[in-house]
Amino acid sequence: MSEKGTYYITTAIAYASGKPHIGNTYEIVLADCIARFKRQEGYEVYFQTGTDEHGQKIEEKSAAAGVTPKEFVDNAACEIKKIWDLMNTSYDKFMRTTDKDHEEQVQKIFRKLYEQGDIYKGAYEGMYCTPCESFWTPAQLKDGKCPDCGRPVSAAREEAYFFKMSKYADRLIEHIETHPEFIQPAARKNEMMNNFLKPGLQDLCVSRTAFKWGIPVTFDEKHVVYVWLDALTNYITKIGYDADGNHSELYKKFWPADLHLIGKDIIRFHTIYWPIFLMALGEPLPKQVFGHPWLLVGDGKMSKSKGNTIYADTLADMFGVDAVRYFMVHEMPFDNDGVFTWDTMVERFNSDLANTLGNLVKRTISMSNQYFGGVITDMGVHEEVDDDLYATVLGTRDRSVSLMETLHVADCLTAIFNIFRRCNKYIDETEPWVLAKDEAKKDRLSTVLYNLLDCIAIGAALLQSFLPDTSESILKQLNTKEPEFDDCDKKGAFISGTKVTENPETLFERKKMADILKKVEELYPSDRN
RNA sequence: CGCGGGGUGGAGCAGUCUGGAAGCUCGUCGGGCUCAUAACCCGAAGGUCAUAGGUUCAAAUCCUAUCCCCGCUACCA
Repeated sequence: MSEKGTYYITTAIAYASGKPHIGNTYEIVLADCIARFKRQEGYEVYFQTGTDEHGQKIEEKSAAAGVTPKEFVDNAACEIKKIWDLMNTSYDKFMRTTDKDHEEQVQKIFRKLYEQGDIYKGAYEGMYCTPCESFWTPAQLKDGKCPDCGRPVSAAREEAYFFKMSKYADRLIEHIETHPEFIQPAARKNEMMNNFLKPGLQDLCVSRTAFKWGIPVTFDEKHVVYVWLDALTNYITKIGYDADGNHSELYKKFWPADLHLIGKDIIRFHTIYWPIFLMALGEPLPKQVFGHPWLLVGDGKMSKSKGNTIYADTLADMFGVDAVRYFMVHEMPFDNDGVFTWDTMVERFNSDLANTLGNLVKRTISMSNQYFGGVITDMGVHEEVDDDLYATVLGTRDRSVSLMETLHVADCLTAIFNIFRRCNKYIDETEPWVLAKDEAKKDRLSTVLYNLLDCIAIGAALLQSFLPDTSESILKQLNTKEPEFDDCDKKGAFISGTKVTENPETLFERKKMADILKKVEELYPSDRN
């Protein structure tokens, strides 16, 4: 175990019904930034993601596609994994709810909870739409009719197993109140308390008979385990939880999870049902659940029918993987939805990546070559302006740690970019091209360039979690190994006397808005963003 | 009276808890510089801090009322 300890982070598992759009992809990228950051800080990280592959919708979709459900989800899982890999996400485990070991544990968990009396057999009652084969709650109905097809519904009941939620509600209320960090953002805590916990929890339906594509209940074969008991348990089954108590070393090491990163739409399931399941199993609760906001497109949620679905691979083709990662993280405030438009994508790309960062690296390396043949030494000719530069740069590491601690990932990225902004300003303040004309100022010039390379090296190191390829490329051009995280608040990341590359590359080539819009018009003919 | 969040220069946001000269990024305009990717740096214009009252020496910040937006309100990954 590392001296910092362990850090177990998960994303929600993606529903294996099709190709994930940028909104879905945002979550894995955000999780990846956090996971990489924690590793860099020195934690031993375990990062799990995966796919949720059961349920009626998949049964229907696969039938419509003329394939078996298994063939269908194999294909979908593959597609999802491909996007996760394209985005350069560093997960340790990609789990699937159709994995044998998971299915077996879910069955054991179901039986255990049944035997100890937390699950009982009852009837699911609701308004049923026969053509849609769907149950609706009274609140979901539109004018008393099916919200999907608008046809009339009728009261119906179906045999089902239920989980006795109320039994653990008081303990959960107590936990939430004594652990203010448990639900993030904090405003969500009130929603859970006021809407669900305080009025009294209803029991949760945990089995279905209306469809077959699920994990069978071992002692009552016409039932399959219904979504949440199947999906949520992935966080423990896949690291080796065993309902009989023979847990794996991995489980003992990493459970309870430090962070479940999920979308704000499924907070309830993660902050109420999941903790209660765990209480029933006698296992500790995850330390934190963060319901992140959504990345929207234009001024509405993405949907196939609107024709505004945007996929990460499309963007990566046009802008590169790191630029897409940058945009996703940067445009998402802590608890407000972010919006994707082609305009802002290009703006961020040009302004932040090409101008502020890419141009800084290139101009600094170019001057190093022009004035010193690429070999830059710290001659120690110090001036006051250097102090202000370093004050900004060296303070960034601690600031980034505290921002990441509270999951303010976008703010952290902004703080790191302030390093590069400050460096650009430093160049104007010191005017290296003026120093270069005066032989007597040569040592000062060398010191100035050293300071710049040093600060860029630190900035690149801190950027590693967010833009891994860019970070690596910068350090390679500086011919410098990545400084230790612990050293990112000190001078000396760039070793004095190192020779930088002779041919600095353009990290991000500026994009012309007109070119991008032309491509967009080809990809989305009728769409305007 | 269901609960909660929010309304700050053209855009997106910070600042509100712990009152004390209205800030950041982008855009616009002007200037500077020339190492660099029409880049970089500086400056300017632009805000009745939703509205109306109140507390205070002092309010974006505290109190009251009103208007508007947005979440959540039970089985949807």
